[in-house]
Amino acid sequence: MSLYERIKKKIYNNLEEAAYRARENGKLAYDELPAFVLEEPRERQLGDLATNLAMLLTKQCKKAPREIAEIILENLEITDTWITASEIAGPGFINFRLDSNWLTGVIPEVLSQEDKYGSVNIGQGQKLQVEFVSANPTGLLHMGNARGAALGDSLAALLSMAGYDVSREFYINDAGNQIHNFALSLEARYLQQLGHDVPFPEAGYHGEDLIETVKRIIEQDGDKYVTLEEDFRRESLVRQALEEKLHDIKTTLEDFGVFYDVWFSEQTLHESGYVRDTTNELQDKGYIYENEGALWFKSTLLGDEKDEVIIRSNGVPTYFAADIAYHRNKFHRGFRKVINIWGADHHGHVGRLKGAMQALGYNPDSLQIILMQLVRLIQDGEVVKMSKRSGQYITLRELMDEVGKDAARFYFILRDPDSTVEFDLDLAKSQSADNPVYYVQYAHARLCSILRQAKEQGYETDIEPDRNQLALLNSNEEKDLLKKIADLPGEIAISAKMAEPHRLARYVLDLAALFHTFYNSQRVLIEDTDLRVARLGLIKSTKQVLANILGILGVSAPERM
RNA sequence: GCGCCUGUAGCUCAGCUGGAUAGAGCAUCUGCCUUCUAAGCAGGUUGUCGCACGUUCGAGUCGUGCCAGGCGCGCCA
Repeated sequence: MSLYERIKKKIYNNLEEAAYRARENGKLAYDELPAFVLEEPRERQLGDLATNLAMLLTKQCKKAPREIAEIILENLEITDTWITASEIAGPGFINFRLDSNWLTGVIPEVLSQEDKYGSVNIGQGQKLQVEFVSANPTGLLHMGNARGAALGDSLAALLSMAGYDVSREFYINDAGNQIHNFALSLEARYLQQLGHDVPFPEAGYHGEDLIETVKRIIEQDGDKYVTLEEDFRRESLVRQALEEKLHDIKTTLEDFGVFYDVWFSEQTLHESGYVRDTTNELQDKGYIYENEGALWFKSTLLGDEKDEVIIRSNGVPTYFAADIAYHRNKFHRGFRKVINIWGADHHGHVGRLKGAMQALGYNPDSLQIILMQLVRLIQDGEVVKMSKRSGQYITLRELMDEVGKDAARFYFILRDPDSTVEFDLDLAKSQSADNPVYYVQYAHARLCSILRQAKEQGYETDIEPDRNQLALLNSNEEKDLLKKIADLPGEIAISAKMAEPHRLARYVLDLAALFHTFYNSQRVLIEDTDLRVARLGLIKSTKQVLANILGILGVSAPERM
């Protein structure tokens, strides 16, 4: 637990005790102590910490909030809390002022924990999986995938910082109908390239990249598939195309800073009989019935609106069947918690899949599905319908080429997954210099520059400031910076708990702003040795925290800009 | 028609289990570089938090009903 959390917890506990004591001595009458908060007030002038405890007790105690606050203060023990003053303010807040050195202890913590600073252990080493992107290997990665990649990767990093044993996984949809369509599309392109006049399938994939793919196949193997039997021809083309597409997806994601632990093939679930086994288990448990030659899953038994076909009347399992098997497999592999990042267009599927997990005996809450609203592409002021089938989309590769990895990742991670993002590539290009990511990176580069200059000027930068030196950090700018730094473990905890990495993007922006303010008001490289040592400690801590968070967000922390 | 998401400053968006005077960036206006990076800082301007009721000490936050936009409601994935 960090220093900041320890102090807060101590005061929190003392407040609880004060309330209990007041009940014992008859000053307050209530049944249950409400869940109150102890947090920093909005305005610095109000104090260092504030609680709403008194206001929450009004109903039960039938007293005015300020009167209750009075009673609590009378019963509050303040030794070892750093509290130097308390006052009742506004509608009934209790504000505390703390000894001005209460925060400086965070500096030695950051300097000793280095890249571990900010870690919390709410995960307790539990195995957790984040599955994200899982784009169909029938085309290139687009903007929606970019958002999913930025979100999923940062979430995974955040959760490992919060003490989970995290695995990143990509589910390869290399089976089913779409692969059949993919095969037909490839076949048509292949034959067309070789001069045959064949129609392009209605439901085919129109992307230009497919033509490139068959061109490469022709370069290598010529026209040898033309005379092959249809099935063999399609299979050969698909096998090569899939390999190429997957390789492309993998390297594109790696360039985007995303590395997976596991690439999981849907096909293997069919081949191993796992899909069939899973279906049988559902059948044994009474969740399957037959209608019009197909097998249906009784989702309605588990609160869903309609039942769902799991095995078609032609005997072929649906995507849903494979998905159930896949998620059953995840739990078999020992993951205690499984998080999926899906596009909002799949939300109808959430209830059914959770229902299926429940039917199989798993806790449906162990499967968390984060729905991310779609990215809408704007061109010439118009919304463009993006789809792999139409071939109309901006690729992740183009995005990186145009605006850069850091700006692109920050752009997405700054936003709540629930918000619909409009993306205008031309606008993004023209505004890429205004991207807030540079504001943060600039802060990091500035910090590095100070440390460089310190060395050039012959100052020792590795000495750790002692308690007396740290006590010199008492300006508002320094204290604000210290508070923000001290806040990090709590910020990690709540972001992880809520699975919302975008909070950290906000945090790091705030931290950069506080540093820039400090930078413009006070100098680090000064004659006064004690103050200089203390400030060097402060800026080394700031730099460490910036780097830690940027690392989670997958954004680089440059030494110079 | 039903379900889910969204509606906050001119634009893009934050706002934790309800809390004090609703915030940030961009844009715009005014100052600040002979001192550690001006990709910066300080300050000004900008709001019926979609609308209306309700719940309570207190609502951007919770409830209900409307309005607007997005997505979904296949033996597609």
